[in-house]
Amino acid sequence: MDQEIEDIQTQSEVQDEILLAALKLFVEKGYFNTSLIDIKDAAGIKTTATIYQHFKTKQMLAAQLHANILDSLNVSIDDIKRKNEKPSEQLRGIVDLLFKLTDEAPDVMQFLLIVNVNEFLPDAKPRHESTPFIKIIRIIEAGVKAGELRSITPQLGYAEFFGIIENILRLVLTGFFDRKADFYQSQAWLAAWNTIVKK
Amino acid sequence: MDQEIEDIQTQSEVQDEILLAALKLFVEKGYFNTSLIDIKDAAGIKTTATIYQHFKTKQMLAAQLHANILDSLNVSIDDIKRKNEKPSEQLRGIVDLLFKLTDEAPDVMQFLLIVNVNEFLPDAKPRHESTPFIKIIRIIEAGVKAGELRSITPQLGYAEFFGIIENILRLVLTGFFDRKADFYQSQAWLAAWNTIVKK
DNA sequence: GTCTATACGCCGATAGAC
DNA sequence: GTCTATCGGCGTATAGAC
Repeated sequence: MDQEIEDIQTQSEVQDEILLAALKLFVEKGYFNTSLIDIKDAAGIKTTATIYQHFKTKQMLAAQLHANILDSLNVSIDDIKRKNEKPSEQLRGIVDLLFKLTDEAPDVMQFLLIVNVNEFLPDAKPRHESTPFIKIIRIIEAGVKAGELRSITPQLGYAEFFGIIENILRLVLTGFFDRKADFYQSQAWLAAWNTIVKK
Repeated sequence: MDQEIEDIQTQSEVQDEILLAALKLFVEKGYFNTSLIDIKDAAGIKTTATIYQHFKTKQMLAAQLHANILDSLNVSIDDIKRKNEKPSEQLRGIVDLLFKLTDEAPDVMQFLLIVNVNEFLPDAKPRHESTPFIKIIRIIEAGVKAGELRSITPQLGYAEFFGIIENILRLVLTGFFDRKADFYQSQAWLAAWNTIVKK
């Protein structure tokens, strides 16, 4: 926790501006269509050299951004797990979070659901080996053991449940659905929940 | 139809080799990590200049590849529609096709499900405005009208049904699932079908 | 029509003045 | 520590020889 506070403190305002600008541009135009000049302009700093005072390379910048987003998601999931005992409630909490993020921080969700991270961060773990992902699989596993969910492999349970959730959010983010994510949440939950609930 | 035959005839062997090599590399490393040198090597031709005899630019090459894949999918869907009358049977046929493609032409499916086409083809229609996509929505719409499917908007039906199907295929393609797509097909169909069937 | 050689621009990265 | 100026390299694209 001390470490966490320190990380936050050592991240200067400028650094945050750069990361925020990069996030916006990466989801908008893609990593390779975004030059350091673009990031410099969007971040409101004067030269690209400033970026190099905070990040060793463009790739390291992206890696930092990626890590921040996964960490933040990870913290939120831990929080949800702490506040809810039953796996069904934990899943509900995660779905709530994802829908809220889609409306309130669409760039973050687009980075998570649409951007192909391994294309510019070849050393990044594949999505399904990331900590948040593994935690979700564990929750489903616990739900099966506790008898709340029907007897399937947690992997398949994930595929079915989050297949629906993530696809709906993706369609909101890409503008196929014209309402806010919030509008679809209850229907999405119902459909997703029905694929895994023990009846 | 005459036009179609002519298109096929005017596509030389070399051109096909180039397109095939490009497809492989684009899904493997991404469009921007693939140079014309890479394509030249993979296609077994001698110089990059040869590529320019067949395509005006690298981007046009990618556009042609994209169009070919969508066209081919489109033809297959028309075929399925012709051979099956009921919307449920048509959906079944499309699911069969997608699972078969995942095992037999994973590059094509990866291009369809994972590659972010608009990043290098900014003028390409968004996924949900493409012909195959629209046809699928229409099938679901027809299923609702015919009373086979429960009363939902075709858009939401698509999101739920193909959310499951596509997510499972994506997880097969990325190696999260260790078996061939075929292994998961019946469970996938069942789960997806249950989200939209009228009970 | 085929290939060599090269032009040209863009971008990531850095050296070095202040 | 802040910015200017620039380097080096890569990759697309083309000119022109054969």
